[in-house]
Amino acid sequence: MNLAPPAHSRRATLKQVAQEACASKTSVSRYFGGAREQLSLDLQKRIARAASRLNYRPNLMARSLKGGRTGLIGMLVADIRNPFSVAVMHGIEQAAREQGFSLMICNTDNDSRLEQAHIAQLISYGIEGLVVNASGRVSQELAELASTGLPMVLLDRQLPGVEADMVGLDNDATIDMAIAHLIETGYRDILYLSEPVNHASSRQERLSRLTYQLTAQESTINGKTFMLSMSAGLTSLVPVVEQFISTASRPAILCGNGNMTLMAARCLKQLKLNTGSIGLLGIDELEWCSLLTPGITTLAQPTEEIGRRAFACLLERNREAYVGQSRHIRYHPTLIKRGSTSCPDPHAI
Amino acid sequence: MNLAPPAHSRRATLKQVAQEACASKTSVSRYFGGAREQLSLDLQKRIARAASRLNYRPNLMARSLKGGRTGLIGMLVADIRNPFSVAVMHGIEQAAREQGFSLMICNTDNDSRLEQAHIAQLISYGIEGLVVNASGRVSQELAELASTGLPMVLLDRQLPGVEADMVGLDNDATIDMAIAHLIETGYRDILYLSEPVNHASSRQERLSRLTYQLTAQESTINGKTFMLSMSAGLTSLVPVVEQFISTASRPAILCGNGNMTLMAARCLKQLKLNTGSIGLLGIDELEWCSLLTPGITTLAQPTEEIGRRAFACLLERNREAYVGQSRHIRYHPTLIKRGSTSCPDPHAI
DNA sequence: CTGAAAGCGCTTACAG
DNA sequence: CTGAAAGCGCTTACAG
Repeated sequence: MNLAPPAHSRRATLKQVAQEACASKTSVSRYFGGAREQLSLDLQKRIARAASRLNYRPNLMARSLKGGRTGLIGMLVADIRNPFSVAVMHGIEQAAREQGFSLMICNTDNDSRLEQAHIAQLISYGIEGLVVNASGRVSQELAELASTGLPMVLLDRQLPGVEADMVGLDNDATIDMAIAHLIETGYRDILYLSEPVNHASSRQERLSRLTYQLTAQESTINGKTFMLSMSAGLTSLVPVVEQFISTASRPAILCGNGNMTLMAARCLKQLKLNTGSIGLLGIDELEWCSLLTPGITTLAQPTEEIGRRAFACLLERNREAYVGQSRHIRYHPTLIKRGSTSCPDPHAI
Repeated sequence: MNLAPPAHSRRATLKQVAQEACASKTSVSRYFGGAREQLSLDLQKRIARAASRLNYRPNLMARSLKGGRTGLIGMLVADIRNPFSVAVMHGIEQAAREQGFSLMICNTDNDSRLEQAHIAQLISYGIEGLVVNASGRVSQELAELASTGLPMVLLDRQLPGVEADMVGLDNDATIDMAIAHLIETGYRDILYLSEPVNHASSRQERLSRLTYQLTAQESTINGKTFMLSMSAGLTSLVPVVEQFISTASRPAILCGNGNMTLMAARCLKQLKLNTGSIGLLGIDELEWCSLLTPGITTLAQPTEEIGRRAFACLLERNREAYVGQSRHIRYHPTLIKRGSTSCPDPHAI
């Protein structure tokens, strides 16, 4: 297993550059470490030449060992194939790059054992901050990690008792916007689809607010909720929707996230129901929402912005040894109106 | 800028564990370095206790500095928001994890300057291999890198004169399958949509094969090709399709990749054309292809498998100091038949 | 402006 | 079975 270092690792070292340039290691270190100005022009020139002759690149691993800073940010993603996560990741990556940080992305595939393993790994590499888009239940490990002072920010869900910032959607406002839009466009019976709440605070918040609104506006609207796990699939959803439609007069389906929108769209297609007559409104914008006939109305999250903000939080904690309260930063979604909420079933009016 | 190491970096060190366990650094190193068996049971127990008391995790940065191996694999992704790339990435990540490697993912956003920067960064971290899903033109930098012996594998495109493996689709077979399916289902006029070929060998290969087939089968089919850049957008595509439809008797659009399928679907929708009467066949399977009415027929790539194979190539080169010819590994796609290729325009028959 | 020396957290001959 | 010592490629007081 232990092989000789492969050919490609024969990278030039600082020491070699120093020799080649007839300079000290200290000077070469200064040249590449951002203290170039305090070197004489002649020295600078010699080092520059030697370095380019040897094609020298500082070894960041070694640098971080002594300097303490690794320039590495870790990110735990519950499902790397989820477009929402990827969009947020893109925002984080851009912000990180602008500040000279690199992202180590770890996909946990919603498996908490994998999550554990990845956390251990990230710590071992000396990450300076961690963005967590956790799978359902957040591990104990994560709570302990936060308590060591590692800058940490949670995406889309809180973690009670953990010293970490949270960046996500304003779930109350989102549900309110959804309900208001459905009422305004004439729908009166609402079926709310959510993935099982488990320990996901965002799902919990959306569900609570929905329940609250159904009660508060019970003179205007009727509502039901259904928890659908992705593994249960379409077959468990179909009868629920059939039942719902049969008793509702002006029905609309409200989807708690992109996965639910996908399931709902599949369901309506399978049942050959006319989207629009049956309203459909999804939280999260997806590439294909505009492609279906009619388009699907969505509440789009500002994904890039959420990502950038998450990184900014990390940076503040990193720089200022931030010790204040955990912050909760919540964004409002944007309503994108399309055909799926344009006309309640005429038969029913 | 240079701060004291933050609290979270006060991780226990090997030295501390050694002291706590009344053992030598060597023994502790052996314990965590996989030579645990050669330690007496008593020593093992003492070290285990001390380590868990101090919550010790080896510093992988330091380990790699001395040992030469970092356990890091780099991946350059042209567009992290492309579902195809993400699916392949997922395959790579799984394979890498199984072998104890971690993935550093860098998104280049199709920007070759960013690509340069990321390459420099990855090298600095001492990656042991690199998977490249390059933006259009592959930089000189990459060619030099491969020549240093760094294990490298190219995704979906070749790079002439570069010592690297390539894993991707069998483009000839793919085009042949597409054409055969279109003919079989009754279409006779084909519009081939591709992103600009630039330096992307896969696009080049698909286009060449298509041209070849159009000639070889000219007694049966007619064909046209159109290069559409994503930045040009729908407005430049619409007139092309209108023109194509107006002169064709049994028309079908063949899309060179997922982006083109998206554009074509948008175009047909905008023109209110009946998909199916106008055939539509896309290379690359997308989540929403089954959702449209009628579904869109696709040629699906075995994305996970491509990813896993790419990592396997890296590993072989890493282990065996592989010096043979660059290998080109090509997979066949799977045809997923749907409504979009089910009935040529009846008016025309 | 410049450099010799100590040290970051680890591994690995080498010696016992 | 166990450990003292040298060294991986860097940075950083400290001294000149």
